[in-house]
Amino acid sequence: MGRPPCSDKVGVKKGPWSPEEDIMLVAYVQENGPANWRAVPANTGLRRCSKSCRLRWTNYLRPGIKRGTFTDHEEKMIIQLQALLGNKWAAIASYLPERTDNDIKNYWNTHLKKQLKKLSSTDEISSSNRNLHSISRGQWERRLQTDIHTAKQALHDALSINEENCCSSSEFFTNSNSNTDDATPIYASSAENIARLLKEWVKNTPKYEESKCSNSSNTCNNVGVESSCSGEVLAEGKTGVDLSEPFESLFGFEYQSSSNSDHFSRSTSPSLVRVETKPDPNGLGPLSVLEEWLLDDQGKDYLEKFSFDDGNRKLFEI
DNA sequence: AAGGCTATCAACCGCTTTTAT
DNA sequence: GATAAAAGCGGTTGATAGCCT
Repeated sequence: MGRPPCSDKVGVKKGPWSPEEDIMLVAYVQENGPANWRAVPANTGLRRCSKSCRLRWTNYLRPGIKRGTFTDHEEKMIIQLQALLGNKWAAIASYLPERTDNDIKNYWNTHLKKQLKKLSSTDEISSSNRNLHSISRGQWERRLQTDIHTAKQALHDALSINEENCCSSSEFFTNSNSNTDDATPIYASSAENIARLLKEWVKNTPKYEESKCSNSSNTCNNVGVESSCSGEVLAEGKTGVDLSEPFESLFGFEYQSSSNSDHFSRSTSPSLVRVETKPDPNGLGPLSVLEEWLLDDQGKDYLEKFSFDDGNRKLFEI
């Protein structure tokens, strides 16, 4: 057994991904679906290990990813889910379909953990924590029930919001009215993800932008899907490699995926299992999972962290 | 202006779990 | 059932942007 090597270390590129690499990867996934990652470096010419390719797709390029500031609601969800599930980032991410586990983990480590630390240092929280150790079993059980109820309520709220936004599992990638011409993806498509990355990349490399605009007859105000630069210019990389073909096909692919979300999410994307396993807003799946957790070994383990001293009528953490 | 410090986040590492043969 | 490979996952690192002195 043992851990298989990610790839031969010799010649494998590490570090940040370039737009060219992103486009090559997306073009490959378009062609073959997000599976068989081992074949990706060989078939695309990418000098990346398969694992790196999978991660890049999962965390940045796959459709459905939202970037940027976390909303208050998302923040609240993360805090409550973290309290309930611990550092199970993948599980937490399953309740926030637009966010990746990596994103949530980073956000927790850089923002929320500090915020909570601050809060927990206040008198109110501290005294609350102290009291936890001197309450009766009945009080503690009621408090636990309240906490669970609060967490469940938060999940319900979140799912209700999804429902209002017509985001059932079958409509994950499009608005409900997908028959109309203006059916737009709710979440960012791969093309949008790449456009965003390109924007950031170009912004950070002014020479590139300058040279491209001067070489092109187009007026180039910005770079991205909505820019006035041609796709050809847009798709050319820093190294001058012509990537227009994959880029064009990339957009063709996205339109297809948008207009036929079921086909994309169910048939051509085996690795989007995580997307498919997002909570069904119309069902009770997620809460069942939580309930299962509370009843299974993990939940029991959590509860067993505490013991009740009948003699002193005190609850204490083991 | 320069250097140091901090915050952020993309990417990697390595372990565990799942799947395929 | 045993084994190898792939995928999943959480922790950690490193680059860098921004702030402060």
